[in-house]
Amino acid sequence: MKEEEERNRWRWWEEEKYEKGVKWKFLQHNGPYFPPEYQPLPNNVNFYYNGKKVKLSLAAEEVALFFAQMLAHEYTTKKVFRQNFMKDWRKEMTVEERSLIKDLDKCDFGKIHAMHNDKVEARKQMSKEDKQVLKDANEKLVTEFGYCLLDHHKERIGNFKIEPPGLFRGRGEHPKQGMLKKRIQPEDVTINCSADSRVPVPPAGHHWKEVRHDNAVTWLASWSENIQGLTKYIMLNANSKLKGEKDWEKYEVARKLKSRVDDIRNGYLRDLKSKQMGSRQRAVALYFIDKLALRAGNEKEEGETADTVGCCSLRVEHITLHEQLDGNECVVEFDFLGKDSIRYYNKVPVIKKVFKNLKMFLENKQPGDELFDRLSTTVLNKHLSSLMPGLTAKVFRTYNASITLQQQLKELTNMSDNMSEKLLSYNRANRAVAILCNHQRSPPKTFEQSMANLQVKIDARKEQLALAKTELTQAKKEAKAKGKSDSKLQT
DNA sequence: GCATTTACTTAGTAAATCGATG
DNA sequence: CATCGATTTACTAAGTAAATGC
Repeated sequence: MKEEEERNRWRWWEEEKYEKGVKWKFLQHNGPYFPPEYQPLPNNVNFYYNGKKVKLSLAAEEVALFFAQMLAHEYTTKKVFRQNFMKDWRKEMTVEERSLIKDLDKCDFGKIHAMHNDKVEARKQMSKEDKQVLKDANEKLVTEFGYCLLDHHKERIGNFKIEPPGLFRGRGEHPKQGMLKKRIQPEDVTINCSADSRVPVPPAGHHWKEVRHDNAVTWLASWSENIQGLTKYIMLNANSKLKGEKDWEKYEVARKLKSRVDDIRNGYLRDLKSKQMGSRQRAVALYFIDKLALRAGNEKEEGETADTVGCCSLRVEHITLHEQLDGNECVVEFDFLGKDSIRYYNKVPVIKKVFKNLKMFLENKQPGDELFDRLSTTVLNKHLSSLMPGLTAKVFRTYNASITLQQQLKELTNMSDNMSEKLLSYNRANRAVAILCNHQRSPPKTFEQSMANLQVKIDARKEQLALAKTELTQAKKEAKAKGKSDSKLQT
């Protein structure tokens, strides 16, 4: 498989470009792979309501299993999650079930949860051979559904599987967490391929929602998701021509910004004292986006998503101004939830003009009011693209991340370094970028245990050390005593 | 030398950006 | 101007390989 992919790699960047907007001329694939149908619980695994065994209908049982599987997860203790789950679960119930099952606290999924745990455990304990069987089956799926033909080159599809049904897990305080993500049928799926290709065959007894031939887009299939009504897509993976070319272009724009950034910075520094309030807000926002690598911050519909913000959507409550802090002047303290509800906390000294403007923007506003009330991402990006074609707010993040990596690599590495030293520098350089971009991951659940293990080791070593020390002093004493006696002997 | 732990990789999918559309 | 479609970005969890412990 690996060698085949190697052989199939071609220098796509040397190929001629299509006319604007055309993404491909030929596209053929086998459609998405659908998750297997629900398998009912065995008869000896039961759900209990109010202490009494209740045999659930197939639809209700499937959703109950979704919840039972997550029982160990913190999600299932959250009020919003439980409410949303209950509401959607009840929709799947029969009339009788619905009249009986009204209180989640009276539901006992213990047996179902135990069965699930056993399954997970059994999977872990599987023999090498059985694991290989599973692996082979998966490989077969990849061979069948994992590739497409795009302009006569075989390309790997990034996500060829239809997302299975389950309970929606938003990130942060998502108002829709726990809602039922419904099973997708072929009838929900739109296929995109070229007119002269072999159209994928839907699963037996089913038909596609639509088959279209739109070569202005890169997706192979799409469907609408029931939680937020967004469209989901089947697309190529990151090392395909389509994605790679786009990525290349992205960095080209960032490189272009490198050559123009001095002018652009002077521009927004000038705008800090503009007569127009809108221009001043734009200038301060740009200052943040450039200096702190903040995201643009589109406005979001309230109640549909977690309450997160970016630069343009910052509210008064998200910043605190300090004339003086830790020996610095004009410090802005940021504290807000960004993308994925990741907290951004930073205390940044800013130039006087920015500080003054901020004070002005805050005048007569409530904590919940927008900091930049005369600014939107649309306005900001319009302005940026007038300064340089292709320039948008996110380009600053790409540019600043890239230039930071470049600078750090230069600073940290020496020509004479060996491989592991270079790797260390590379990792350190990347860490600097991660700090700039506020990239972080939550510690894994095993973290605490690992730390405890380490502490045990540390303690053991300390004990060893202490023991060795006493032994050392003891040995010294003895040596001294012996030396004295030796010297005595000598004379 | 096998079992357990840790580190790294990949899959899965949610959540952003941003231009187009009505 | 609000909504939507397409695409990128980014997290988490699962899976796998490497390292370490017994």
